[in-house]
Amino acid sequence: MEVKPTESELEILQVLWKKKAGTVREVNEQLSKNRESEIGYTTTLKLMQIMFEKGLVARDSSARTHVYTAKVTEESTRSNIIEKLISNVFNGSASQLVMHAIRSNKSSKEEIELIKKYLDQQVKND
Amino acid sequence: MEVKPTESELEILQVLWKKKAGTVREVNEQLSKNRESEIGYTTTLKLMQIMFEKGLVARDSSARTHVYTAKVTEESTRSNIIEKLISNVFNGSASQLVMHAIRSNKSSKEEIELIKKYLDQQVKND
DNA sequence: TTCGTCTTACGAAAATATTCGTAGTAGATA
DNA sequence: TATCTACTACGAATATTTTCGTAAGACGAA
Repeated sequence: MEVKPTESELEILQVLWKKKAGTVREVNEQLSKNRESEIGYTTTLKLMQIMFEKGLVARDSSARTHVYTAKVTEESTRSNIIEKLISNVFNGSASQLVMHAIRSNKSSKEEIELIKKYLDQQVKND
Repeated sequence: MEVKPTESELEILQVLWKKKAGTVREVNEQLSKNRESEIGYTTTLKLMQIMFEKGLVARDSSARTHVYTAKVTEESTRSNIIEKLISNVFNGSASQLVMHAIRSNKSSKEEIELIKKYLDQQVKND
């Protein structure tokens, strides 16, 4: 089973997924922007080192400044989170999650149309 | 802002939502069933006391054995979790979450039809 | 009444997650 | 070369969450 990232680790993964690759410095700056208060450089460093040990990220340490990349995909991580959410909070029913998501997020007409198109495809491919 | 329950607290809330009301003993037995290993009685007790302090549950302490009820609704808790998920993990796009949920959960044709009906209603009510 | 059982309250240990200080060093620069 | 800056590694403090042991009291049964 894949390792489950903590909240902070997930934050870092977001950055890496978007940037494809990044140094500790770069990730740290992005995290600091996201939050209201700055985060220490060594804090980010430590987190990324832990993530490396866990296998959540890979790194190129050939240069002095290491370059990190996500080793788990955004896709699979999203899946894991959703699976857990459905089974823990929505009694195993995906449709409950979906309907709730649409309701609580006040999706636009365009978004709803997008989803309907997607659903049609799903039925056809059955 | 409403308090965010921890994982364990969420587990307890699930039980209370389903049972409407419950004693520590009852909740503890249910939790033990859900997990592979037993959980100590006082562990559950402590958690529920903390939840009481946080305002996540209410309790009737008129009898010796207190009876707990959830003070936050399943509905609002689900909303909070989804909101956070969408903004943190799905770049703020509900449709991405929805499509991902359908995909990763391999919903049945019936479930998909259910969702489509729901979407139609949403559009009409715009 | 006396004892055994169940309950709550409380404190604290254990586990996990987050934060940062310090030391050591490579590389750039004066 | 001497110094300054940026980087990694590491240990440890702090915060949070989960776990449980112990004490004290209520209640019922013998």
